[in-house]
Amino acid sequence: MKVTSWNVNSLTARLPHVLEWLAANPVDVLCLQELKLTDDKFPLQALADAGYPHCAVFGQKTYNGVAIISRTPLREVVRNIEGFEDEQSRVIAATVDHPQHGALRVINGYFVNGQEPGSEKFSYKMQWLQGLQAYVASQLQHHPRLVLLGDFNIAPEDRDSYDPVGLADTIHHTQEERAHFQALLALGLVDGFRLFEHPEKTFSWWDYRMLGFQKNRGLRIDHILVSEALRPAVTACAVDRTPRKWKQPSDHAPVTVDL
DNA sequence: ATGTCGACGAATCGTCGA
Repeated sequence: MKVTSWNVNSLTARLPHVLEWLAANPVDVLCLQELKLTDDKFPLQALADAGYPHCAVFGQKTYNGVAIISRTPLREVVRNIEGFEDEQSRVIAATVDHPQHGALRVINGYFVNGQEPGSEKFSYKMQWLQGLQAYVASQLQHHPRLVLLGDFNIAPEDRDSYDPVGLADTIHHTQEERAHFQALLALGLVDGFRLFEHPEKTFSWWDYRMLGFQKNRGLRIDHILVSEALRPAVTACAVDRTPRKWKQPSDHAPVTVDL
């Protein structure tokens, strides 16, 4: 069973890429972030035609917005973080029923960017992460087979950044953010990507500016964390750089786990 | 500081967020 996370930076702009990618990579579940559209604009028909008739959507105009797109039915959909009031559409959870693999709880998040340490947005990021942590802890109690995935906006370690020295203590790289990432792991999750060998400097995001992708000036900020119960079932987890090379790409590449 | 995008409003560019 394959589950993918992809920040598409506007589904309106990226729908052709999503459809092309799905045609070449017929994963079971695709989790999207940064839809930048309202629910009424979500392309349900195009995705159904592509073989994904089951969608849980939590949209927002201009900013944020997340969705879970599935070949098989979704149930128990929860929008945003239980117990954390938030005006922004950043989290959607659902249980995926799969005929061979059984039920899987999926929590898809577009984590707060945080802009700059010390800013108001950064303190919102910290509060949001605290709320998420409590929520995931609770979800794990009810759903031992769980994945937490999405655009975390955190580079967990120095090796997840193209310039860990020059960017030390800047956004995505701070100790506070990294401590929150570790706290999520401490709930009983493991970074799927690190279960396998990868080339050095494997990233999931590259700035549009300054030829970031061409120079591989990137960060690994898109993650798939899997619960301990699922860990033995994980056979692969990788970033697909291919669509980042297409014309008018998202600045993020999709990450897929096989379990 | 910032060379790129995408969305938005009220433009046909300036601003914001990433």
